Amino acid sequence: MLHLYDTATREVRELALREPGTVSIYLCGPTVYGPPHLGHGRATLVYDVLRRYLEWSGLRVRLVSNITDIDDKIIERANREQRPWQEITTKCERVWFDAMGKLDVERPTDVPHATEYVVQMVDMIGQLVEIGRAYATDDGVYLSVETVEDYGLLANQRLDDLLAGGGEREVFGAEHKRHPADFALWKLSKPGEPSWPSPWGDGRPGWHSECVVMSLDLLGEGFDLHCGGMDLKFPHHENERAQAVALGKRFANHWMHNGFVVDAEGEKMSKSLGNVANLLDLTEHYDPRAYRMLLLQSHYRGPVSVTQDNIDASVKALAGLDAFAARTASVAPATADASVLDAFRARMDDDLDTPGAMALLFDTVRRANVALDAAGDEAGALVAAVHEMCTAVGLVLKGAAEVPAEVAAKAAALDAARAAKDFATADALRAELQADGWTVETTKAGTTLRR
RNA sequence: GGCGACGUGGCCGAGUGGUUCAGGCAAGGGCCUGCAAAGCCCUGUACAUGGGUUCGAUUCCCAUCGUCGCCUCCA
Repeated sequence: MLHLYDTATREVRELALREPGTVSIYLCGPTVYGPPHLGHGRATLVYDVLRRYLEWSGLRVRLVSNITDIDDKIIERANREQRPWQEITTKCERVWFDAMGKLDVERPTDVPHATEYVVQMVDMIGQLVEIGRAYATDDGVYLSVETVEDYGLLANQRLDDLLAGGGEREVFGAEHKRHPADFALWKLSKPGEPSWPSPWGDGRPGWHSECVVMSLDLLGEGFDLHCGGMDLKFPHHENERAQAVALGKRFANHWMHNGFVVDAEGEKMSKSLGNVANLLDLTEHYDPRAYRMLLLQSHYRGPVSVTQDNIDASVKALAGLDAFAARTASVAPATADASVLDAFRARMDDDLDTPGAMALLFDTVRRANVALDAAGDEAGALVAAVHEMCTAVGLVLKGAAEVPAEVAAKAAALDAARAAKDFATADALRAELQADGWTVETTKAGTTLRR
């Protein structure tokens, strides 16, 4: 069974399932106010690999991933551009799923929107106020973190230490709050801002409430896994958890966080630094599979630097796998080699050791090629194992391509010329095909073409 | 100030107390090929620095240097 690092306990431990055979996962989705960046891509790819692996393992996965479609940044942009905020959220969400589609990221089983859950959020906030864990001020409602005994669990910091540093930083809303770390559950709206009714006045929910309400509604108490990027660990996930704990609810059983995308200098890439490399650019200029490959060859918890060289290397690695897929397209179906798949599972189950799994994949490809060269019997099982592993991590290999008739005719002419030892004609035909963008492989068995 | 991560061969990137061991990319040599491509084989005395523990450390401990992250924008 899968073992994963748990941020809450700071150890790799078995992912215990509340319900045998089914995995319930909550993934913090995007705030839709701009184009997705590389970090978004990493997070969704990491959890897509996780999801596919679990499904490949025979488990039923329910993956809930929200869309935050009401937020200060959305309002700011709407004001700046003098557009209705819904226009921005609708468009950004479409762009988001388009990009995810290009990356072969499966759509979550559930995609709840914050704006669909405002009534439930108001209800939850009301309960928190009622039991004295939250309080209203003249600008909103805040959760009192001092009433949450283990606040700071995910951040691995005590409440005092959380506030010790950061010298010059201003504490947001300090004048209204009882404790500097208290966070907004409800923000009263200014005139002209989107708002919903509440007992404390018209306003909008704070960022951290939606995930609590939606995860508990769709997945229920004590769901298996809550995940997202490292930067969500604190304050977002800490504050989600604080609300659930304050309500006396069992929340996520296991917490998983992926590492950052960093730039060439090793610094975190984020919107606030202004060095955003856009995910849309990446999928436009490169084979989108290259990003998945790059991430698979790194561990999900470490930093990854997405550079030209790294992407190029992944593209090349992929080309080798594609060539293998083309070469083996006609290999008779066989049962996948069990020892290879066992080794694969062992690596994946060890905190999603995808680099180890990829090493095994490449080794298996090489072994299969050797077997094919020798016309050995074991080739089929190895080929099948390669395809199984690719499926498990969501890698789609491009085998022999669909070839237009006139191109196929050229390939046939090329074979005929070679058979007739008319190498000048053969070379000319090959050059033509290559100039047309085809990868041409002439073998004794005939010419194969790939894009 | 508090908490944490990391420094590996030309590059990327895993991993481990002790004969060969990742893997990918790149490079050199060879086999195959009409020539290529693809594939296969071989090659390169890596583990930030200084101590310590040990029969033995890249792997454990301590220190130093360096890089980075979080401490209410953030995947």
